[in-house]
Amino acid sequence: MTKDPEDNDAPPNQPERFQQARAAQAMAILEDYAEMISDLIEEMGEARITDIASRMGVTHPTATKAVARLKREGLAVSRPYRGVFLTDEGADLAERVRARHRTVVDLLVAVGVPPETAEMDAEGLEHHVSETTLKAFERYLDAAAAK
Amino acid sequence: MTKDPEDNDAPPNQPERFQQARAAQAMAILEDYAEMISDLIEEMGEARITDIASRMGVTHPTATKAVARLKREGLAVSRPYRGVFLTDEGADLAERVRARHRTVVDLLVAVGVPPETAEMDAEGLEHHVSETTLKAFERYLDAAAAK
DNA sequence: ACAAGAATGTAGCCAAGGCTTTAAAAATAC
DNA sequence: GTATTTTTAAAGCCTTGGCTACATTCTTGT
Ligand SMILES: [Mn+2]
Ligand SMILES: [Mn+2]
Ligand SMILES: [Mn+2]
Ligand SMILES: [Mn+2]
Repeated sequence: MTKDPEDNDAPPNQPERFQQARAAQAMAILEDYAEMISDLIEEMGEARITDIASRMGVTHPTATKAVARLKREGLAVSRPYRGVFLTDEGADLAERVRARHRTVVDLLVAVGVPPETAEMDAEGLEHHVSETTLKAFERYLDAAAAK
Repeated sequence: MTKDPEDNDAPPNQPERFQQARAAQAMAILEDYAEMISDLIEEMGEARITDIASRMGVTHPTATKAVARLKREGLAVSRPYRGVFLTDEGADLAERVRARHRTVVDLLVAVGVPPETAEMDAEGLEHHVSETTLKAFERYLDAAAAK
């Protein structure tokens, strides 16, 4: 069943696929923290390091580092011992991420995934859903709604 | 619109969701390399470091490190200057990963995502699809096939 | 007002996964 | 059979994202 070593069935864009997946992953933490900070400000009026850390399931120094990266990238601002706030750009990102998260969960449920599981999986999946795919999901959900 | 700081709308299992996403991500590279090594052996009779690297879109020292980790985890074996081979466990993983990858692509396409985009996104998405979700995808595809 | 507790900051460790550079070995061409 | 090219190996650097341990600063209760 082994083929001739000469031929090569690999899709020519395979490296790009992996590179794309790695790029998406590099954004994932930024996205989750931005969304979380936005959630906390909405729910509790401010986003404190302790709360961010506890909801993300990490220790507080890890949360501090992530916030430092958000600040470095111009997505958040904060001063020592005060809460964390999002810049306009950060708030914008958070909003897009939140909407995408919802769409992903909705699509999973629409396709038969149990809601609990949908929420679980969406947390990782969302970061790899491209604009094109997101649009397709929305069309599918619209069509299903207008059933 | 700001709520009372007392209350807390966060789902109680939110930390677990993020931890689960991180755990899935930690497996992602192992999974992709196992699948790739399996592909190369099928297509070309052997999996050489150079070919692994070029298909993964990384430099060869990076591929060497990844293979070292696969070996450390008992998924692959290799000797200097010979190709890389999968253990039974590694081959098993590769087969599951390959099947899951196909299912994810198929579901995306079934839901209206263009095939090219489906292939792109699946490379990242697949690693976050749980068993439960995968089963749901299969049921959906079966139902659609028997439309 | 101040002591105790909670929150935050800081330093430093680790593993993973990228990279470049240099060296050795193998394969190929002549 | 030797020289050149290709492949592999090895060393070492960097960033990210986890962690623990310790120090500092707020906040709160009395
Ligand atoms: Mn997420
Ligand atoms: Mn999310
Ligand atoms: Mn993949
Ligand atoms: Mn794959």
